[in-house]
Amino acid sequence: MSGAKMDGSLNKIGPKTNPRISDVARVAGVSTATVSRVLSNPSMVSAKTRDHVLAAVTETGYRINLAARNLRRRQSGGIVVLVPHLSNPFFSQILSGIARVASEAGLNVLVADTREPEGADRQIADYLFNNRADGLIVLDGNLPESMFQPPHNDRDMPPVIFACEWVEGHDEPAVTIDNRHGAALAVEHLIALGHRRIGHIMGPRDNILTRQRADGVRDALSAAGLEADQRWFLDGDFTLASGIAAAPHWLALDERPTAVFCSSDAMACGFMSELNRHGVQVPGDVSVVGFDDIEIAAHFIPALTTIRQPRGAIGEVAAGMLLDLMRGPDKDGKPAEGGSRTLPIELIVRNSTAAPNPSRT
Amino acid sequence: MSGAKMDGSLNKIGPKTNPRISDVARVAGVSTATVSRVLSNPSMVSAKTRDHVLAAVTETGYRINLAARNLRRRQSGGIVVLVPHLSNPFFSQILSGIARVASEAGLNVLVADTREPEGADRQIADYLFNNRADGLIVLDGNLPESMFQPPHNDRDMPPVIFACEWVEGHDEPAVTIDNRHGAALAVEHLIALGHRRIGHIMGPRDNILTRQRADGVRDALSAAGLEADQRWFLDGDFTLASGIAAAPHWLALDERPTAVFCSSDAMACGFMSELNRHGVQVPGDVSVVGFDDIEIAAHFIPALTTIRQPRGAIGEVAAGMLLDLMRGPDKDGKPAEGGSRTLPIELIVRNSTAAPNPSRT
DNA sequence: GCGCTCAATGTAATCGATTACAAATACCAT
DNA sequence: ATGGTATTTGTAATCGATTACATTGAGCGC
Repeated sequence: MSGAKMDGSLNKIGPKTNPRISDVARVAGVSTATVSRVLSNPSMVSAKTRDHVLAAVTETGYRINLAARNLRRRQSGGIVVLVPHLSNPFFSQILSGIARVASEAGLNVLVADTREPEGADRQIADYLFNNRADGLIVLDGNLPESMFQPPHNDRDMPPVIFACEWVEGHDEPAVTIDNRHGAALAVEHLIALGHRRIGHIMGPRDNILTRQRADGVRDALSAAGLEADQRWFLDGDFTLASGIAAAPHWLALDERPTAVFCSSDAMACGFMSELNRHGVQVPGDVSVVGFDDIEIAAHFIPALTTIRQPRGAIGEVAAGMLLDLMRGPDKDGKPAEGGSRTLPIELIVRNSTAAPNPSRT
Repeated sequence: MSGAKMDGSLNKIGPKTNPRISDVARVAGVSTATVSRVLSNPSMVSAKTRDHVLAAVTETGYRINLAARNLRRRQSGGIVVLVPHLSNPFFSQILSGIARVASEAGLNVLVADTREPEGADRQIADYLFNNRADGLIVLDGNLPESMFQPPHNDRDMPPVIFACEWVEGHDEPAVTIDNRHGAALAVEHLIALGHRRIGHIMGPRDNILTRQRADGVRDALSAAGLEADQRWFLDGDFTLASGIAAAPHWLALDERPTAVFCSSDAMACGFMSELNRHGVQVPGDVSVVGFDDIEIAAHFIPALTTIRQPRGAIGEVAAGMLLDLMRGPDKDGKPAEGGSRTLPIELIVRNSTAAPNPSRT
């Protein structure tokens, strides 16, 4: 009687605690070391034992405890992605690309919005130096330089990859596109249509992409012997709202450009939307080109001519490079590729561009 | 001389290992237990020692090792969010709301796309039962029932909150809006404008939101004594592409509705975009109402009349409820609020709706 | 059969924090 | 002074996997 009771309470009704590696080891008749090796370095174990262990794993329903592994391996098991404005649809595809390769490697992906008002800086430093991340992908080129110096003297920092944007003066590897060339492509398209007065809605003043794309605009204009009138370069910040804000400035110009190249699709949409409210037709009265090729671009009214960035690929490549860096210098001493990569872009012609209306030229 | 050298090599150039809790303890002249208490339960420690410890923390630049804490506390320090289609801009604001309250609580947020082709099911189960998450927010109501039963008998599962959508037959708490009422609001608006033939582009057939919103449409129609012609209920799946696909079906109808209520803004945009390609004017030839109020809605051409969902709030409330659940039954035995919550919605009237054109009615 | 190498496995220390329990101290009422 | 309670702090076990090192045994050349 008391024996049965003891038996029951000890073996069957035990507090349903998850199986540990030692449970698997017991079932398989091996040591915990062997189980661990089967799970993370199978080639070290003979095929026969491996099968036993695997069988024991499924029998017990064992799932590894990541906190324990991470503690022992002195890692965090995650990477963080620093995004300016999480709600910007431009980033979603990049994130999805990152997530694809990271999850393949068993890594968690943490996303932090660098423009959140709530003490963003402190929080990001937290991610950086709080053992939360084994690696970092930065999509925001306007972070303070200081953020990449550890606050306490010689603490080590996880590897960093920049993507899309980057902080100048840093030699961290980056995954980018040729922004200057992309902008030139857009403007060349407008020139080919016959436009002679071409405006440009720019990104934020202090942004690296803004400068590069504006340079591309000037390249194309001067190659065609056209003037780059400074009054036709309007301010923006990549957001839809700033495209709206640019419209009245364009409307107020003495001699309006017959075409406008916007440094982001969001601005192009905002710009066209506001022009429409004022009765200005695209492309009848003005042609508009965007940059990015976000999903809505193809379905805006009119469908937006734009420069396509391979956003999924950017994310995948960035994550892949980060993984290389995290694995550290290869066994052969090969320093794990320090280089940056530039991915190809493409001009997508849709309905927002046309030859200039002769009556208004 | 040699003393100076020893000093230097021993103290300064030591292998730059991060400080541990014991280093802080030594500097502060207390035990590790006390340091730990200052960090996670300050009220247990006298003010004087607390100050000493805090000073030692900043002096050493100590940062807690989360893997160690998580291991000891038997938690993972994160929550996962299950999203259908990460790239859908509808979700970004919800995620941002979730992230806001989660990061306040020091929790990582992991996002998984349930519609990724790559063995999504296995991966999600991994998140669920692999000690990766202390809690779960599900934004996808079409997950297989089985996903919420642990595969191995009595393993315990983290608490779950549904948001927006939910799986029927489950009694997990949910954060939702009144979809039926929202749809009714939209249709009532159209009726008030004078429309008598009103169509509806629906979400996926097996989706709970689809059914509720379709019911709302019928409510409003029958309250006005109007017919709910089944041929005017067109299929869709919430995506922009499906809105495009619905357009030819609407065009092919014998007696076209003069107004269409779309069950998502994305579909409304796609629908309008495709109508535009066919020379159909909105709202001149047909009025369109959306649902969600995503960012582009206000700036589409024409600006879209829609039902606004408080997306940030949905995320925040869901995360808050999840935190309550994770903290478990309160000390007083109060079972941590099992209830669901319904957040308010709002009709936003813009330019995509107008009175029906008399010449076509 | 001897000694050697190599492969497969086991033993036990370790990662760094948390917390049950114990010990010390202070304060108070009797 | 004595015992009792409340507060503060310390000691040491513990969370669950990984891995350096030790051990065993098989295979092989002579």
